[in-house]
Amino acid sequence: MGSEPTMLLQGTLDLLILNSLVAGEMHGLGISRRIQQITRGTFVVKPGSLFPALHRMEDEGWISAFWGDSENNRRAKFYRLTKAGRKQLEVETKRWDRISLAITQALEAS
Amino acid sequence: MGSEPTMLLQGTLDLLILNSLVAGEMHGLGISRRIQQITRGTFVVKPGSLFPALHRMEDEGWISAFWGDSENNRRAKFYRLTKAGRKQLEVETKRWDRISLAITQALEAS
DNA sequence: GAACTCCTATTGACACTCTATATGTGGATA
DNA sequence: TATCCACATATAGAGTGTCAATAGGAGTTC
Repeated sequence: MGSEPTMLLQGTLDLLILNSLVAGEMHGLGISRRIQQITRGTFVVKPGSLFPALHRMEDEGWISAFWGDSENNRRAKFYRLTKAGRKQLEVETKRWDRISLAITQALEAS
Repeated sequence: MGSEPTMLLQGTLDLLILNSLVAGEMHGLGISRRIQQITRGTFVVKPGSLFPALHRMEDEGWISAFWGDSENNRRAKFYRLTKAGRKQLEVETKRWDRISLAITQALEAS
């Protein structure tokens, strides 16, 4: 599947992407950088993971895309949270809390 | 892939199995029940997920298996943590802590 | 105009989990 | 003793998500 430092938990990528877009619209690599930053390097999302996820999420209607210019004057596709995306972020955040708690407690019970 | 209540995060199943075996040797369905119990019903591991995982982990050398009789006097395959399994549990626990912390902090930063 | 960086994108492989199904056996009940 | 249910292991087949590797266009710099 992939070697240690990069490997993500299934479903976690969406959550991180949605969450990073709360700060405002961003282009793909910007999102990638933000995730790396905000998780202090724990998660490194490479293009082969990022773009399929973005396209999938656009299909789901959680994010919308439009072309624009990046900070460096390059053409870039920007992504923005939709209303449904905000809702989804809420759903997935709750899901994460529930799962995270369950596992942590399970591990402590030893 | 699967609907909400049961769905696991990738890589989490191994961790839960290893952890449940700390309590002592157990047969397959026993492990399944214990996971459900210890996570308060958050995770329900069905046979189709459990057994492939057990076989995989046996191949990896993290658990060892032997036939015996269950509480109900039925033939059952019991699993036990190996030394390598204990080590792996430690590794995966650390991994979980790291990931869990990173995501939680990322979510809080909004 | 050559080299370099930024940015999006795709492909092919692979691992994990899920649903569904199969098989065998012990115990209970009629 | 025939039937049925619960226990227990097992596999097939499908779907999905992530990864490594790679490609290519478009500015920027020298």
